[in-house]
Amino acid sequence: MRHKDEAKQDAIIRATVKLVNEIGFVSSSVSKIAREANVSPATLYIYYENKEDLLVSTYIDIKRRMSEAALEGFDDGLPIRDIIKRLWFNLFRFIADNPGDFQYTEQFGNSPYSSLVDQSEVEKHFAPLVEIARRGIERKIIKDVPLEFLQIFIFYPIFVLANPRLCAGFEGDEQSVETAFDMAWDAIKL
Amino acid sequence: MRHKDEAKQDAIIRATVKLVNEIGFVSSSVSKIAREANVSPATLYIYYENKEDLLVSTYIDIKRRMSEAALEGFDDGLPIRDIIKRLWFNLFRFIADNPGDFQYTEQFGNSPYSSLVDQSEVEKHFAPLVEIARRGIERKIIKDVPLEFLQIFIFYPIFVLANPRLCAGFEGDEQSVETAFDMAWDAIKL
Amino acid sequence: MRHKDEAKQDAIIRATVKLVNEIGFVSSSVSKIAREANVSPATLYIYYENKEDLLVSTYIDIKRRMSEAALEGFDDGLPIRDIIKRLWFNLFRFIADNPGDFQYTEQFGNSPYSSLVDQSEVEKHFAPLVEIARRGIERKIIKDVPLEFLQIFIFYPIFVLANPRLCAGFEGDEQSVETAFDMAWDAIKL
Amino acid sequence: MRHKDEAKQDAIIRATVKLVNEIGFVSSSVSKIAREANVSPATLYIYYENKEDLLVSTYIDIKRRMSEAALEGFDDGLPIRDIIKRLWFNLFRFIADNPGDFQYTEQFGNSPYSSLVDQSEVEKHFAPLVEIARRGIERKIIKDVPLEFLQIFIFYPIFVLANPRLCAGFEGDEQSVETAFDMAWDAIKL
DNA sequence: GATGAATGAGTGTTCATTCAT
DNA sequence: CATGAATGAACACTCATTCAT
Repeated sequence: MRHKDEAKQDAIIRATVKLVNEIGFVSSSVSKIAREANVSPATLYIYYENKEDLLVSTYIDIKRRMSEAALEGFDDGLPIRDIIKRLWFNLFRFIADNPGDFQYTEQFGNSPYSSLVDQSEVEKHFAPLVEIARRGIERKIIKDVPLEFLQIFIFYPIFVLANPRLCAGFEGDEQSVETAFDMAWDAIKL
Repeated sequence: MRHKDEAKQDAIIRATVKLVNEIGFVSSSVSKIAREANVSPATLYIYYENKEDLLVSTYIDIKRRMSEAALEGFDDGLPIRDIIKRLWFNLFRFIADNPGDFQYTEQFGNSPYSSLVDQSEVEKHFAPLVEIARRGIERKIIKDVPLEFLQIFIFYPIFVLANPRLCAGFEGDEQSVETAFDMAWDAIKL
Repeated sequence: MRHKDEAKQDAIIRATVKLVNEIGFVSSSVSKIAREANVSPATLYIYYENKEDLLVSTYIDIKRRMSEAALEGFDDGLPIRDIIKRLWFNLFRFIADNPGDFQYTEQFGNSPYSSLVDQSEVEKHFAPLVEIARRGIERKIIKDVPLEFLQIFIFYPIFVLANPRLCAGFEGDEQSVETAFDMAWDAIKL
Repeated sequence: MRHKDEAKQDAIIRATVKLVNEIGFVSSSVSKIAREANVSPATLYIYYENKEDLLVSTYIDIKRRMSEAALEGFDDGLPIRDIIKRLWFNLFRFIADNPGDFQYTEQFGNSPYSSLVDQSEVEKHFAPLVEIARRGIERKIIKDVPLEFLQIFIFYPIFVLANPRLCAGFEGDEQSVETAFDMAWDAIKL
């Protein structure tokens, strides 16, 4: 028997991300993805149960890599501001280095498939940060507001800035990222 | 396009918004929208060039009403912080009163149709605010950062908070909105 | 607007019966039926909800016409043997005149769609006969056995004889039909 | 074809019969049969030329065992009625003991594959019975009608009665089988 | 202006079969 | 001998759009 061709699976994932970025989630049909990956539509069903499985798996995989990158060098001992700043820059770096992957997650989040993913499962990777936020509130460094509010002012500005659809002009240079971080920090700091 | 039967056109728009909210952008086919509006699919093509035209027009229409609501009671003479705070609360009121309309714009923004809209056309309604921002920077009340940065910390937090998909728990009570505004203001103020 | 083309609906039904007879139920796909009827596959869905609806409707229609034919000239006042004999000949005449229709019902009965039809709904047309059977038993003309047994020896021989797949050689001439009826009557008479 | 691993071939046949009974002829795909038999789809093509060959072979195999069972204890010396009655009860016993095998033949008989089987090949097992029929006619015990007519009134009632789709209520108890046989005998006896 | 009928092109998915190991 | 990977062709069905009235 033949053995599963990992190059083929990779090609499918790459084709998926590429197509979703180019023509959007809705138009990215199974047959188009298959053609892009130089594979028969039927082959795709060897590697994934169905379209949903393909899209969700790809999403979860990217999110995992993204959170790993975000938490890289996480050091509990540093001052809270430094921890968050590190996260902020890590995320920017990841998005700058993998714009396609990032854009895929953005598109996925607004697709009907989004509701199939247990969001808490994805967010659990950020558990250490939740701990940090709590500590910051306790020590009166961070405003005593619901966690969602903190998330909104820390994470979403990053995503908006990095999303070329929403911020076409933004280049992501070191200086601008620093500026944006200062604003975010001002929003949440006490 | 202007046509005789405005009631019919209204029915089509209402049906579009309703369906998109109920079953999503992807599943909202022309014939379903027509059925919901008690109209023939062919009739729809009398009022709109094609599906794209229908969806885009509906989007622009909502955005127009939204910016009108946001700028209601705009008073150039007030302190900058008060102007922005008024805007902030106006937006919340509109979203709370027209959740379907708001959700439509969110869905639209992430659909492939989004790129067909000249975003500057939509944003021109906020021209007075741009003026205010510029004045705030000049008077050293607001940080001297690109306009996009200010927008990100003022507008996006509102949209995120109001989007039930992103912030399921948020109720939009007066107190929470005030808290969120304080954070936003801290982000942009000098 | 165009009005529904009855010729088109007829063409679809005829194509369905023809194809099922020629290539069987399984191979009779929607697109093949559409092609045979000189119609787009999509058109078929204007006249029928789905494939199941098409096949079941066609079946029920044929069964209705068949039972009408079978009961033609039904006269409660005649001797029981004459009533049944008349039915027997009526059925043969219908099958001989509409071999395709008959074969369709045979194929349908063994298709997976068969279970979707409420069989009692189809058999209710034969209610008068059930009454006759009951009377025959009462008057000690017919054997006192379950109704199914009577049905088996009256109806099924007809279907088998008329089915070219099962009885290729049988021509259905008057004399043979008479002979077969005599056997059936001997089976059920007391 | 004869091959080394007869256990494997047996597993394939059993899986075929089981699946056809559970999910029907149409849904019984090669890969599902292979999975049920714990075998690769490719393996199946070592034992059988193609799907058709598999299904037809399985059918012929069952028919062979069925006719063997039917003719068990066949004794040329007995009275004709007793010979046929014995056959009648033998068949019922086989069907009651092997409902899956019987149902498979019923399904097969109405599938498009049915036409691929030389029916005379299957019926040759019943050659002794044909001889008996001929003798019965000669001795004026049985009606002088075409052989098919006799077959119809002897065999088909059995199949109908035993087919749960056609006779859901029938239990196959000794008494009922006896009753049915009496009817059949009345039909063919002079 | 308004309509329901009509359609070719597309959807996600499964199929019987063959390939390479 | 035996396998799982691989596939083109087909499946039932829906789509945005146009046609004829």
